[in-house]
Amino acid sequence: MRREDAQVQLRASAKTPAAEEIARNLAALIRDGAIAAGTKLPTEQRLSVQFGVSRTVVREAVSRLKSDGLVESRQGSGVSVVPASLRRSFKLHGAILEKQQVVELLELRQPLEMASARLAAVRHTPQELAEIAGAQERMKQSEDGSDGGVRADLDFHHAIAKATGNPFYADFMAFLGGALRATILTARSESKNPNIKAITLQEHLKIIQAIEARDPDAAGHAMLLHLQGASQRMTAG
Amino acid sequence: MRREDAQVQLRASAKTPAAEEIARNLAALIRDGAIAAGTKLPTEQRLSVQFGVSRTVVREAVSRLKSDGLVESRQGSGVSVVPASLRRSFKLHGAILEKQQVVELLELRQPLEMASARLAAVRHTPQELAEIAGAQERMKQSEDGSDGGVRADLDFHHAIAKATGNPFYADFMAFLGGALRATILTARSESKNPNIKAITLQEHLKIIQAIEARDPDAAGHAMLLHLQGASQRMTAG
DNA sequence: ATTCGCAAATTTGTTAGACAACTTTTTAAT
DNA sequence: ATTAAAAAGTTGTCTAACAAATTTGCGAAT
Repeated sequence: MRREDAQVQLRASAKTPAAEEIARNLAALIRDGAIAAGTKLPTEQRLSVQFGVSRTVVREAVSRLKSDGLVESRQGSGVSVVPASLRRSFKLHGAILEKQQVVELLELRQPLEMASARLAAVRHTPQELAEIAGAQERMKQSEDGSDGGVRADLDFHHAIAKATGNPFYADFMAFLGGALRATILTARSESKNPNIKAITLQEHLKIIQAIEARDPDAAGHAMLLHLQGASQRMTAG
Repeated sequence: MRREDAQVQLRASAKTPAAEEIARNLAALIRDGAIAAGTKLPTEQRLSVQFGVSRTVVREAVSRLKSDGLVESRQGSGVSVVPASLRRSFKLHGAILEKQQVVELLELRQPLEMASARLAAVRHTPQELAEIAGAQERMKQSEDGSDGGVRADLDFHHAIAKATGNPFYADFMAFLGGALRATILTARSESKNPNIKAITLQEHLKIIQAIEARDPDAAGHAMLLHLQGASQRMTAG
C-alpha cells in the first residue's frame, strides 16, 4: 500500500478532469487577450468539437469561467468576455507558487498587515484580543516545524484581521494565508535556524502588546518588523 | 405585452439560471458553516432531488464551487468542503454593494493604493509613467459624470499599480476598481458638487508629479489625500 | 427601395438515460 | 481473523432531445 501511495502522488497532477483543464485553457486565452474583451466565445457546439469533448463538459468549463467573472452568457445569444475592468474575483491561477511570486505576494501583504494591525489596535474587543492571544498560545505549544505551528501562526494574523471589524480584511488575510501556507511550512522545515519559532513568538508578543495598549503606530511598526524578519527568514532559507 | 413585462421584471431575480442560484445557495451554506469544512456534500443525486433539478445542473453548480476553491471532488468518493484556511480565491459574493460594504472596501483599498504609489514612484519606467499620464489626459477630456470619465479614473489607478512591477498589485487594483466602478459612477452623477472632476484631476496631478520625481513619501502622501477626498465625496455625496 | 413583421435558424438552458472510472462497503473464502 | 473478490455507490463523460431566448433572413406592404 505504501509503495502505491507514492505512485498515486506522482500521477495526481496528470489526471485532472477535462472540464477543469478546458476552463484553464480558456481562462489563459482570455487573460492573454487572445479572446478580446467584449467579443464572444465560440459556441458550445464548436468548443466541444475543438476540445474533443461533449457539450456537457464544455458547459461545466464555461460554468467555472462564469463563476470567476471572466465571461457572461445570455441565452440565445452566446457567451461574451467581460472587460478586465469589471471582474469581481481575485484568484491565484497556479496552485504552486514560484519563489518570485512568493516575494510579490509578500509585498502585497505587507501594507495590508500593517493597516490591519493599526486598525485592530484601535478597534479590537476583549474577545478578539483573547482570540489573538489564543493563537499565540497554540503556536507556543506546537512542535517546531509542524503544520500545526504554521496554522497557529496564520491564525494569529487572521485573528488580527478579524479584530479590525472589517470582514474584507479578514477574508483577504485568510486567502493570502492559505496561499502562503505551503511555502511557509517548507521554508521552516528546511531552515537551519532552530530559533525560528522563538523569534516569531517574540515578534508576535510585541504586536500583541501594542494592540492591547491600543497604540496603532506601535502595532504597525511591530508588524513591519515582524514581516521584514519573516520575509528574510523565508527567502534566505 | 406590457402587463407581462412587469411580471417578467418581478420574476427577474428568480429568473437567474438554476445552476447559478444553486451554487449561491450551497456557497452560503458552506460559508455559514452549515456544511462544515472537511465534511462531504450530499451526493449529486440527492442534491438534484433536493433542488428539483437535473443532475447536470447540480454538476454545473458544483463546478462553480470547485472553481471558487470551496469544495474538492474525488471521483468515486464525493465532494468535500475545503477548510477556510486554504481557499485560494477572493470574491465579492453580492453583486451590488451596500454602503457599508463600500466603506469597508475603501478602507481595504487605502493602504494598498498608498503602497502602490510608493512603489511606482521608485520603480516606474518612462512607458509606465506615460500610461499614467495618458489616463489622466483621457479623464481630462471626458464629459462630467460620464462612464468614460470613471473608467479613465480607474485606469489611472490601475496604471500606477502596473508601474509597481508587481502583477498582484495590478490584478488586485483592477479587481477593486471593477467592484467600485458602479458605485463611483452613481456617486458622481448624483453629487451636487460640479467640481468633482476638476478636484480629482488636481489631486491626480500631484500624485503624478511625486511619482515622476521618484519621491515615494510624497507619492504616498498625495495618494492618501486623494483617497480621503474621494471617500468623503462618495459617502457624503 | 425601405421598413416592418414574422418565420426560420442559432444558441444557451435543462432534462433524461446510459455507461465508464474510481472508491467504499459488503460478502465470501481461506 | 485476514484477505480477496464481488457488489454497491459516486463522480466523470457521452448522447440525444426539447425548451427558451436571441439573431438572422425573407417576404410583404408601403
